[in-house]
Amino acid sequence: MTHDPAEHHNNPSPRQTAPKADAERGQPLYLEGLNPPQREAVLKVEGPLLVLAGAGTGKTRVLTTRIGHLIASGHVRHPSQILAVTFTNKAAREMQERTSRLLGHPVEGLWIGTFHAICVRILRRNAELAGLNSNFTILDTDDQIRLLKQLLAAENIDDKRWPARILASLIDRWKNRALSPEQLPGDETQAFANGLGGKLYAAYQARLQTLNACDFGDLLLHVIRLFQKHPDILAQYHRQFRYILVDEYQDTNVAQYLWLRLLAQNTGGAQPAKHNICCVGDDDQSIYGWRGAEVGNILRFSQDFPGAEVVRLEQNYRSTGHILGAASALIAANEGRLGKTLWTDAGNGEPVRVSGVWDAPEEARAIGDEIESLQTKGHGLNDIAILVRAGFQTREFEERLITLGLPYRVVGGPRFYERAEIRDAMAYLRVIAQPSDDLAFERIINVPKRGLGSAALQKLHGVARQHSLPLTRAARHPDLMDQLRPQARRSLTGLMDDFDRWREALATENHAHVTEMVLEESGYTGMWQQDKSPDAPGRLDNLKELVTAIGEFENLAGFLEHIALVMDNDENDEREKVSVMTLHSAKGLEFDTVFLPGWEEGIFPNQRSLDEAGLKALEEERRLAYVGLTRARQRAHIFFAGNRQVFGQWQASLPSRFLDDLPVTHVETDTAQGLYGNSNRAARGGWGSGSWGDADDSFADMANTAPYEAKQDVSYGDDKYGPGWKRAQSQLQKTHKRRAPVLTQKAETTRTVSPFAVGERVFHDKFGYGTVEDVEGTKLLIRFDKAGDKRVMDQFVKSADTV
DNA sequence: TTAAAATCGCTGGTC
DNA sequence: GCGATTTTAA
Repeated sequence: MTHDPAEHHNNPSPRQTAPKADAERGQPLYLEGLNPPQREAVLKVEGPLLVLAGAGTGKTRVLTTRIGHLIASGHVRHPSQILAVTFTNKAAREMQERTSRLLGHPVEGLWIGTFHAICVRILRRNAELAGLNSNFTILDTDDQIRLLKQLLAAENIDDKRWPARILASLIDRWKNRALSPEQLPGDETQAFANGLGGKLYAAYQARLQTLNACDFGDLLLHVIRLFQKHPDILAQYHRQFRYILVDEYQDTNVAQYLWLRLLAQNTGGAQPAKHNICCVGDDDQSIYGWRGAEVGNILRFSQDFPGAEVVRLEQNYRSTGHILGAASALIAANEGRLGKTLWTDAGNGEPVRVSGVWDAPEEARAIGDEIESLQTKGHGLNDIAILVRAGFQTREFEERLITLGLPYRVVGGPRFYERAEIRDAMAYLRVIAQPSDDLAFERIINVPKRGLGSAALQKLHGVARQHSLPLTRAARHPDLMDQLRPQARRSLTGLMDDFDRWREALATENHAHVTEMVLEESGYTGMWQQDKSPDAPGRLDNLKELVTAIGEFENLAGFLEHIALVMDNDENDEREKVSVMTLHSAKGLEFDTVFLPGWEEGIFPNQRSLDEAGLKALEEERRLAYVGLTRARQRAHIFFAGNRQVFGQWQASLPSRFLDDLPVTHVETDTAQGLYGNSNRAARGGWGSGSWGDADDSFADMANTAPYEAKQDVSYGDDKYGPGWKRAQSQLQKTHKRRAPVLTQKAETTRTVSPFAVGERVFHDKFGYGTVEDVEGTKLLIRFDKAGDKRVMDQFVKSADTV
């Protein structure tokens, strides 16, 4: 997916070449085609180095070339002396692959991975020192929340008023700051449930310990404590890691920063102290503050690592001049930047386009149409992306793309292992691998239904607590047997016997085969076979896929770890598709054409962020806008809608303040749709004001009898300053107040009864044949033969016998 | 204990 | 406007 921009522009030759010295120039081939700062970033291997890499300046190329250089030039005796840390598995994979490609052979032994994956590796080796068994379980957010719910219940705290996931995010934030329960500042322990926050955090940690489990935050914290308490172990890693590389340094949180400092700051001893740490990042692309990232880390780098050098990569190989111009002006409105000036020698290209539309559906229609027209002009769908601020916005585009028959992918949708059936199957395996995994056991004790409901579970918990036993042990306890009804008793001992048998089978048989056996004998697959719901077959397919995936691992434990830390949706479908995703998940990617819908106050900048963190959040939102714009190679097209449904309610919206920051010289209003008519932003002193005045024509179809006469009551054109948003916005507000009823009228005059009847056979371009299950006005619930149940507007289906 | 009905609350997201 | 969760009825 991600392409190295430099690959397209300044180094067309294949790079499979082995790194032998170019005799004539006396330098390794892999340095060819690097610009001077890039080269410096690769060659400066000793001492701390910060590489400030602007968007599209060849950051990944520098990182991989640097690793290749360390290996090829003999700076390290073995790749395992290099530690390369990333934030995502994808980035780690990409770096591994590209380093191998650069060197011409697979690189083995390199320590490359996410912070968490590397921590697990260190922690498994030294688990006892952290009070864990080396086969500890890694809990995901789901497990975490269920555990916290139990703790809240135990403390008699109303989880309506104090929801478990709020506590979870609180604990998460503490862990991001590397704070253990006893280190919490006094006032922060008060943060939850009238002062019980700190106590609950401590209880949670204690519970994790007894469960032999870690959450994601713990992985880092345990390793930090380990290093702090056992200098000998830290020294061992100091000896091993001669060179440390960090990707996306601007995204590190306090815990990750401490972790890196411990590893990078070899404080002496027999070995000479060296801080060979190279951090690559871009303060302008710091968009994870809400997740605990500290931009301060990158801003402070030179103080933290004395003698640090800073290299700036500023030549952009990705975007056109207009796109860079607009993006640079936008980000310049932020304060507290390290400062970079991106430039390109690739020419100006097309200006960034900005279009105002009436409402969200029209926005989707406009983008859909434009994609179709790009497609007819021969543009590949893979090179087109729609980047939204928030996940829920993807829906309107999905619907539109489906009706247009344009294939698309939603990046960052629900993941394979987040599906219920996968988590259920995993729970079985977890109990087999680790009988004390109470959370897993609880999940499947009555799945499929075996008559062990809440009553039985409560008794089980009682006995377990009384005797301090894991649930699976308590399940055999005579005390419990006395309490349960015969039926439940039989059912529970049967299940326990099953687990014993499966555990034995695992010792002798292939683990993939055992998995199949477990799913079959537990009645789990049977449960889905019985299930009449249309997604049941899909779930069975997923289970099959799970078994296949397990087969690819050496053992069950290896698989369980993989799924917790690494597994993501692998797209094996090769077809060309439009990408739809959030701005956050677009970071690091690039596309020829980028659509940026929803640039409206409240949505972007996001109101919730602003409420939480004020100006700091506004700057982060602006960086997000910057990230969005700089994803585009050739074309960026921004949209804002005047009306949008929020939680099912129509609401008027105002153009985003970020539009103010876009300089006139790099932006063009969308005249193609006639939205702006003869208005010209430069001449009229603010395209926003002009745009709505001329809106009548284009919205004529929506506003049948629009009582809207903007031209009469809006006077402008004498504005000498830049975009006159403030005024435009106040006009818009008036406008919307009067326009709102028009929508209602429209809804009332629209046909409300569908020509289709329940039971009728229909055909849909995308979903194929199906039967109408329900009719609600013009909306149909259709049970498709292949695609399952969908809600579809009747206009998108035809009667089956007319096809 | 289970299934249907009603209510709630949300929608920035990696590991 | 939807899905998850909780409440209610059987």
